Amino acid sequence: MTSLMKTTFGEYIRLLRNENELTLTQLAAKLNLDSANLSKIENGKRDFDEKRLPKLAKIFKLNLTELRNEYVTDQIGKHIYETNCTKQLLQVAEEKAEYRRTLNKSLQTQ
Amino acid sequence: MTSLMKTTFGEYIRLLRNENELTLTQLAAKLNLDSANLSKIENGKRDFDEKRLPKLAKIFKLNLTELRNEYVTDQIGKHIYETNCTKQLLQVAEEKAEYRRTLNKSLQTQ
DNA sequence: ATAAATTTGTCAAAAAATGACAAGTCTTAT
DNA sequence: ATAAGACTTGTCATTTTTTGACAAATTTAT
Repeated sequence: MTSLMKTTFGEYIRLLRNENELTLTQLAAKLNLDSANLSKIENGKRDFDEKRLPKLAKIFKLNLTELRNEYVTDQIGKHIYETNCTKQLLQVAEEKAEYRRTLNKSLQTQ
Repeated sequence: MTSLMKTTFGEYIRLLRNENELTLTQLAAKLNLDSANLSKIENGKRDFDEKRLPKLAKIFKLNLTELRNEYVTDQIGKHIYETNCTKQLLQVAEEKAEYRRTLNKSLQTQ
């Protein structure tokens, strides 16, 4: 795993866009998206739609798996933030995820 | 913090309901809910609606804050599970949550 | 001052979550 | 065996949320 950004996904997109010297309008077009809405995404006022990740990866020649990690950690980070979930509670959440995994495993054996 | 359940929230409700010897119909009525839908909630086929947490706490005389912790950890656990988020990535997610907190702080000072 | 780039507001359309109800299964008591 | 109660499943209309689209600001650079 390469180091992931400690920024929001929106800020990350803006970073990529600036590095590649694209305007909102230009990038939005490549993403099949309205430039006004891309602006909102970059400013954290809307979410980037997961189904556009492959397109985004292609545009900036990024590894899709890593980009998805960037996305997933942003989404969960947002969830943690919005619910005021402490580290202690996050530990519990992780255990519950583990529990769901075992539930799923036992389903598959049957 | 008292120990939280390593079960889904639906299973937890079922536990509470059984301990108190209520039928689905009885509990559903108290929750202003259709018994069929409560069944789905207990079986993990629908989500419990957060706005009913106060009612649920009252019915079973539970501490609302702890119940909310139970709920939040279930939701985030589900999110972790559904996105196949590893422990390593979860650590990144937590850092991003922290980043959002600092963003918010600096917004408030201005 | 002008033009391009970005931001913000609004609203209709699409998608997802919820409520409601009918019909089914399973269990238990008679 | 069957009737009654408890629970499950499927479906669909309604509500809520998310998204797409466009107009109208505001900001930035020249």
